[in-house]
Amino acid sequence: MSKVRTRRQSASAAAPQRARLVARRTKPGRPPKNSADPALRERILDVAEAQFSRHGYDAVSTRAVARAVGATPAMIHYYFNSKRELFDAVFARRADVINTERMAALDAYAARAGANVTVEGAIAAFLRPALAKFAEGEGWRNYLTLVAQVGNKHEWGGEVMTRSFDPVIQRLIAIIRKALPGASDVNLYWAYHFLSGALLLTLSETDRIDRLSAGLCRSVDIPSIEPRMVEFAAAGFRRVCGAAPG
Amino acid sequence: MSKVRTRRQSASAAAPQRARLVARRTKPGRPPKNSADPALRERILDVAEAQFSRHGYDAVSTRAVARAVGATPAMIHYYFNSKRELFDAVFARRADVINTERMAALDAYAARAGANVTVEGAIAAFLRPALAKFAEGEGWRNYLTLVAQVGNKHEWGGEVMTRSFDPVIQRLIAIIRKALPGASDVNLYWAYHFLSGALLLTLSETDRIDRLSAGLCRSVDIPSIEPRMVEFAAAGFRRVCGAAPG
DNA sequence: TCAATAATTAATCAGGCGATTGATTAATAC
DNA sequence: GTATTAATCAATCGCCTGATTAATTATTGA
Repeated sequence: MSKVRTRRQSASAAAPQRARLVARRTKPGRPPKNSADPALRERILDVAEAQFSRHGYDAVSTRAVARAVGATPAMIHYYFNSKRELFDAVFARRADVINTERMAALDAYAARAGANVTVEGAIAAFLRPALAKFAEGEGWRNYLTLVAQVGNKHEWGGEVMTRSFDPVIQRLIAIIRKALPGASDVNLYWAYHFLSGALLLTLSETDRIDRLSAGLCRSVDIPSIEPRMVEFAAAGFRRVCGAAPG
Repeated sequence: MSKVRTRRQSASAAAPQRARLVARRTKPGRPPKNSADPALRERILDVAEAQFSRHGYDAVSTRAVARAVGATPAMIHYYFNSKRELFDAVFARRADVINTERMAALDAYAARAGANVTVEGAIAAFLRPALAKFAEGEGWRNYLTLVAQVGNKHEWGGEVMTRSFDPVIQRLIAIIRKALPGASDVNLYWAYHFLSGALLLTLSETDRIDRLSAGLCRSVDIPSIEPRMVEFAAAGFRRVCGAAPG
């Protein structure tokens, strides 16, 4: 990691302007090895992930991330080069993990079920890794909330999602296609689209359903959600794709 | 509309700084009546709606809105008081229209169907106004995209949605409850949540499905979407709410 | 030992932001 | 005809933003 760049130096330099309000931790220079704080890079990713997921990309400033992590803005420029690259790093960090897991779950299901694949089984295999991670802890919950937010965003949201998740989705559809012979691709894609919307809204953690149901349903209650989402989507797939109901 | 506020005046005033790059339209002062541009207020709402829906609240500056509309930032302060109030005005402008229409459609359906209400009928009545408006033209499309974006947003997104749309949703659920006697509220609310996610993603106009399906499905193709979404959701409701399939 | 390199801070740059004021001009009300 | 009110612009305030540099310090490797 080295930076070379040449440019002018202002040379004005008047007014040293000290008077620091909140105690900065160290003096300039590389910190001694036992001054704690290993893996600052990772901590930056953690708080960026949390802030992006809570407030959205545009509402988060790199300075706010730096402040929350107890570092200077320059450290973010040092490890990542720009705000956008910081975001991409956040997004990429967990993408491989979950993609690998999902693909493995789908493959395992397809192998296990053989010719007896069902829509329910395929959808469950597709959803379980994501929902399990969501339930697992704060880091993954923040990440998936972020994914959900990006999924509904214009600009570069679409590309990012496509690049990251399309292969797994195509695998899911291929398996469902075997369970619903005769289903047209158009119908399969639309049905997946609806499932995707249901999943994204569920992961997005607005307290929408909590309010709507006056507390009867809780948006973080994965054990309640998973079987219902599987059944809802499977029934929808069957109907839209023209299979006999039941 | 009057403004009273007292504060200091800087009195520095040096450097008049002219040299305007893009020709400003008029001199200061109220424009003469036939100088075109009636209803500037409405035009501000239009471009704010378009920009908010395309880039999201945080990525849009009031200055950018002013620029696009050919006015000064002060005009936005004049008609609306702050960025947030501008947003609220955008959101509120069409909310009543669509809410009234949706509620009327649900009432009409309930009256028409009497004791023979079906899940399909209720969902169709709920969806049709929104999807029809979406297909109708750019203004409504922008608005509904904005709604979808807000629906997946944290911060104040949840409240805004709740305040605007809960009554209609409760009416929908009440009708479906009649079509599915014995369904528990928990199941009804979760099923609605999934339907809501499918709708929001569809309205959000990311070109997600277009890419995924390699152009086979088009996200703006309402005539294709409507019957499929109705069937998908109705089948899901039946299944989750424990009715016999079919 | 000493040069290279890694990790940090302070300071700054140029520009954008939301908001507000005061002056200015036309329309309207009395 | 004059006072009030409506609608506009130019100018600015104070603050925040992303990005970058130079200096500084510790570690590492030859």
